[in-house]
Amino acid sequence: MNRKGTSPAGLFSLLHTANAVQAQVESRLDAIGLSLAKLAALRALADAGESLPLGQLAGRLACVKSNITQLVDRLEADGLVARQPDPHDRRGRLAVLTAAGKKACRDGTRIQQEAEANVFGALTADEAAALGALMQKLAPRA
Amino acid sequence: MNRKGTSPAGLFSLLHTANAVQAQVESRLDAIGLSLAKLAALRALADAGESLPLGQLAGRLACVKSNITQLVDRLEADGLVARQPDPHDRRGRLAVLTAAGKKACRDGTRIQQEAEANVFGALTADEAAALGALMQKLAPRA
DNA sequence: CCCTTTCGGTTCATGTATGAAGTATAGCGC
DNA sequence: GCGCTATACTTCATACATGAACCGAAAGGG
Repeated sequence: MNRKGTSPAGLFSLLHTANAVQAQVESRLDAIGLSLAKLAALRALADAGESLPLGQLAGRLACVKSNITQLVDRLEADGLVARQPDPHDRRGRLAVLTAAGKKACRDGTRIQQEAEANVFGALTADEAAALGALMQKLAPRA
Repeated sequence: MNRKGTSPAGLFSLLHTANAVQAQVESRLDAIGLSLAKLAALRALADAGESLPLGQLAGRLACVKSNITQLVDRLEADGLVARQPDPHDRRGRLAVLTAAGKKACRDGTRIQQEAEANVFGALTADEAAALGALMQKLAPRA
């Protein structure tokens, strides 16, 4: 009867593990001054061909627009992206990757993949597949 | 060839699912003005017999002390806990559950368990067990 | 064409988390 | 008992996330 609080496969187990894994990866990204949030934004831009209106960036990162305003502020301060006027819509602003931003994206992606391989390397291929399936099942439309 | 970015059982899958599940539970707790952070603190106090020095609370919640200072500030503003001087150490302050805090803890715990059952109800018992095992394996000493 | 609505971004208030620095007290060695 | 170090908490700066309120610009109806 060793059940003191945290249930076996419960909420806290999931959240704790996610936090621990995230912290692991972030600590490595820290070496090049990136966070996962920043890297995700850089990757979204790179995947979209170097630039996106801020609202679409918010869409891709699945977060609210005010978050993007701040995140891009920080990325701009880091010199990794720049805001440019949107030629097709005078309301809009484009976030554009700078040269440094492209490099940071490449480096950060490499580091992230290494860290990820490291963490998930504890799992067999079957286990990794099972994990993916479980995540799918828990989060409607992930 | 539908692999556009997110790898099958990767980091983002885990983090996204954890976030989604957390948001699900938090949205229900919101009905009684609690967050998971606040509930976790209340539960830690309840489990410890109604009161704890702030530092120990930080230990139990696995976070830094400055976070507890602020969290207890908010709980105090909500009237759920009170700070009391520690009779054994003039440096210390005890966080003590108020009557309202005890009630909020009971209600919040019930809501959290319902929400949790709801979310994890999508899994069979075997799947839940497998999830627990995977989380264990990913997070050293969770 | 103007008016209203809608859309894109920013700003502000707030919650949660971290880490560095500061203050007060405790406790130890001598 | 003095002084040094370690501990308990707070404060401040920062990062990341949300939602509400706001403004300038686009777009549609009359």
